[in-house]
Amino acid sequence: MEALSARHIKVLQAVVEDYIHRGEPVGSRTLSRSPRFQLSPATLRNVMADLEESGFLCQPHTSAGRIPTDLGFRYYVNNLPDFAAVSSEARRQVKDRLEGSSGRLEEILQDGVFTLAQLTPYVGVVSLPDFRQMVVRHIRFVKLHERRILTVIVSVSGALQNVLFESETVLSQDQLNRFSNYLNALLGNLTLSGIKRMVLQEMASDKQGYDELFAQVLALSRSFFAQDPEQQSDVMLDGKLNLLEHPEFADVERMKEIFKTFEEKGSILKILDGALGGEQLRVIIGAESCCQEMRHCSLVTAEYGREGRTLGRVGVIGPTRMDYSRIIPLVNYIADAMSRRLQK
Amino acid sequence: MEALSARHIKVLQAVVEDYIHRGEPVGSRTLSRSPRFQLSPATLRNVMADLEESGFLCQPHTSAGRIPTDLGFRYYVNNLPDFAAVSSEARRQVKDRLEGSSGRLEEILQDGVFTLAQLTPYVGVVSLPDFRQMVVRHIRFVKLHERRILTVIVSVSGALQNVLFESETVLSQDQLNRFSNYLNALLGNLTLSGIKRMVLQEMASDKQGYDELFAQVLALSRSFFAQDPEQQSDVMLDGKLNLLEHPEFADVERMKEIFKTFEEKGSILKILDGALGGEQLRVIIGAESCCQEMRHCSLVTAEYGREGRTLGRVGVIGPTRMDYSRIIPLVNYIADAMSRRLQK
DNA sequence: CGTTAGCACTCTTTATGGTTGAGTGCCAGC
DNA sequence: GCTGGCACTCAACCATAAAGAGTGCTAACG
Repeated sequence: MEALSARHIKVLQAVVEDYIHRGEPVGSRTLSRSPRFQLSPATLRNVMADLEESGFLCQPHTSAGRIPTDLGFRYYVNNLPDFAAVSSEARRQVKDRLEGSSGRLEEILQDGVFTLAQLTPYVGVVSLPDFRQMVVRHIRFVKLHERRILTVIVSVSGALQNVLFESETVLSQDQLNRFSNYLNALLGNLTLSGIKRMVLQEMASDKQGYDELFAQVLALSRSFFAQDPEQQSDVMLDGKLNLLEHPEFADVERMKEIFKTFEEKGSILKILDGALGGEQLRVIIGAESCCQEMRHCSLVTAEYGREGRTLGRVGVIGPTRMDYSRIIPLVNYIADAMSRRLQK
Repeated sequence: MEALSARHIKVLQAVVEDYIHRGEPVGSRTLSRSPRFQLSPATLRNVMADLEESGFLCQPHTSAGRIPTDLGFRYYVNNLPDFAAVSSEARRQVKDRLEGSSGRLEEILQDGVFTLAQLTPYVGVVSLPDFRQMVVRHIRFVKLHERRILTVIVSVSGALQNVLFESETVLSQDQLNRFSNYLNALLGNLTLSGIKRMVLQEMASDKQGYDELFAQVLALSRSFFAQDPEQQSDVMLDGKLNLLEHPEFADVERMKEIFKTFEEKGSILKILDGALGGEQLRVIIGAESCCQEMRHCSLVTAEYGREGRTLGRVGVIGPTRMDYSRIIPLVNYIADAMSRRLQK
């Protein structure tokens, strides 16, 4: 498998592009008819045979045209000749949607995946930040019933979370208000797990002479953290039905498999945040995800965040035969738009 | 179409049951082999021909067996010979799941549909009560940022709702706490829309000499209601993928159609709560739903509620070829279990 | 008169085989 | 190194045939 010649590369690109747009194995005849080549089918056949030997192309069966392998797509993506500009229509839609949202993190994320599902024939996907790692702006306790307490937590990035727990003693709403105020005054750029650490430390040190209020807040916090907030992180999907339009998922079995994977979310999350702290943009092609069920899918994702902090990744899931040159800029654009929106 | 003889009824039941369990058109031969008939195929053919003429059976094509029409299923369901008892295993699962839940309405509903999706090969469905019609137990305002306020509303049945809105003036959390306390003291068996009505009335009457606090609460409430809580009612589904196991949805087109309908939720909701204040148990078979996309589906639903008040309906969606004799008691059982859980 | 056996008929399903067309690999010649 | 030619392969398509399941109708039986 020596280095590819300029011609090999050109042919590979042509095959990939043709396959992306027509969805059918591409033969030497088709290729030679394209104005970008002045070569006979026979010559192209030789080149394609080379590319097959190197693992960039393969044949579904003898006497069919070639289709790109994961490796072929990978080479194509890594050497993309040119990206399609994000259409003004798309820009408008992103803008409208995001500006209309309330500023709540969850809503912004939802708008992001929604727009992706609208603008592409693929599935929009976004990973929610781990709530425990987000900087808390505000905590409020609300008495529901007896010892049952609702905690409302707001993060600086606008995430909103409700957590229910039981306190050890019955407390009045007035007391809870005082606790809330006290805790909020204490809060300064701490994450939820930071707060937890602090609470545990203070309790361990077991100093006497705390003022009464602090001791009570500590006790309440402990009951709160005892009930560890369940959902650590999560993904949101939109436009699952888009996939049904693609011929590669016409097979019921394959579709069932993918939809099951979507349902579980765990594996999607693993693929998304797999090597977190990764690249701004990431393209995962077919089997590269190391997820058996996703071997026919590609993911294009980009980081979104706030003030330099990465919060998660947003992007699309589609068949490996995906229009990368259009999708990559679009995903970048939306991730960027979301980050800007979060800044506000 | 005269009245059906005992024999006709017996044959109809046999056809329906056989079709439910085997999923294939049932012919006179098959039927005559069943020990419940001592009749020759020819005789049964005559009977079946009658039933077809009356609209209870039909043939997918000449020289195929008969399958029940919607009308056939309807007759069968209305005259169900016997219900299968809810298995002890099922009872256990329902109990475990519901007792483990926190008591929040949403969680109880989710557990209900989840269990249905586990226990049946169909889709669990539940309609959420219209929040504005629920009796409010508790309201709390939380200051998020400047004029941005989060309202936490808890209903007596344990539903929890967050509503964001902007107040006209900047208020401190302390002020909001006072408002919350004031409003909660005022609350007595009022629904959200009841409160709205009251607020509007008071504002209209425009009396002078209100105490200061009351006037402020009124103003705040008005800003709140100006931003009419969006989601009026909703449905939750679980186990959509179950449908993929049924041969009647092997066709990709039909499946797509149904999944699209699920996505929208509106039409499901319409079917569910269509004639609200309806029967405790309701079975809707195929085209009876008057929803084009659901013409191949049946719904079995039952009311759930609290203290005599109906909150919504819970049940399953499946193919018209559904195991009614097992599903009907099960849906009843779960609706009952949910209502009991809500009582607590 | 209800029931049954027989029979011709219909229609789906499955298998079979031939044909077509797209595409390949290889080779010889330019 | 490129190209044209040729034999070969294989999926897709179509027509035809045979099998199988089930029907409707009719005539005969108790």
